[in-house]
Amino acid sequence: MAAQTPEILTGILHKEGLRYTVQREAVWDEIRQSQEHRDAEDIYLSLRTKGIQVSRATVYRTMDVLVKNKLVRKMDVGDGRCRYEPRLDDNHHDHMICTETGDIIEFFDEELELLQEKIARKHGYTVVRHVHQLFVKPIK
Amino acid sequence: MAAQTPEILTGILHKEGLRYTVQREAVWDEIRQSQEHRDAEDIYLSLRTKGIQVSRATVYRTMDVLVKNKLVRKMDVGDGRCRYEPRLDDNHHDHMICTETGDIIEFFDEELELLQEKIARKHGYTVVRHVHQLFVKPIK
DNA sequence: TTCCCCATGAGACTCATTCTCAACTTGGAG
DNA sequence: CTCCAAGTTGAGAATGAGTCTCATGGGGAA
Repeated sequence: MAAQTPEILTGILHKEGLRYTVQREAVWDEIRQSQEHRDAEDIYLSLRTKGIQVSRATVYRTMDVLVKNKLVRKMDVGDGRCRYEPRLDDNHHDHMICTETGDIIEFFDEELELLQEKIARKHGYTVVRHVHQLFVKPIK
Repeated sequence: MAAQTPEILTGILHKEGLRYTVQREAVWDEIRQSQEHRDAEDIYLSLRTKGIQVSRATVYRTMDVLVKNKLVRKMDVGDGRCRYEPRLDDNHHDHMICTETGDIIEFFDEELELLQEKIARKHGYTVVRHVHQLFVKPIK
């Protein structure tokens, strides 16, 4: 899996009819290697700190491409800034946000997934995507 | 239930140490009587159209009070504008958003609620609140 | 190499929401 | 009923994430 990562981006760009550029590569490298859920500004500053020339606009533009091609997941936590996370090992999950520490914990529950689809069906729909966030606090 | 609505607002304001004003009453009346999920600008314009003198700032400020006191629910649909809905008859529910028409359908599922709490517990947490939106499309 | 286009960056712009602060109300005290 | 301290309001400025513009720069097919 790790062996093919370098080509993932070029493959996507080719498929989309887009060009390979150092900026796109840099943005992808940055988000790819992080385990956290980061916002655009964070990624931008991190790249600049490393001395990589890139603009905010390019970070946003590249993220759109990555999100569209499912290399990255975009999530709106409701605090005004969207977060991005890599999804190389494509295991779907939702998030739990600790209201006391801000920690973001990932979770996945098969039963929950099935239940959602069942509910949508009941109303004559099928689920395209969903947003599911549990704002939680630790049991003392 | 309908009989006590006039006093609901004054009770909340008193509890919060806030004053009763025509603007707060007007905003509450406006959101209270609507069945839709409306945004702040919509409520502001609706009041102005009715000839009621109120400012955008006051609409936002009043909404905060109403949300804090559970008279109104605030939801972030992810399109940049938050929607508000009255919750007089306090029946909790989540939302399904049709990706083709933008329609918002409410739903509630007991099993889903229990499942969420069960998942949080498994991680040592308890659910404070949650955001659950199903973006759906009609089954043709 | 050449050359056509796509991509980039700096900064202007958008738009929902928040903030500022002078002027206005409210409601309890007297 | 009147007064007045303190809370409220409104107009518009400010904020901040994200988008757009357009002149300049850089891929890559031939």
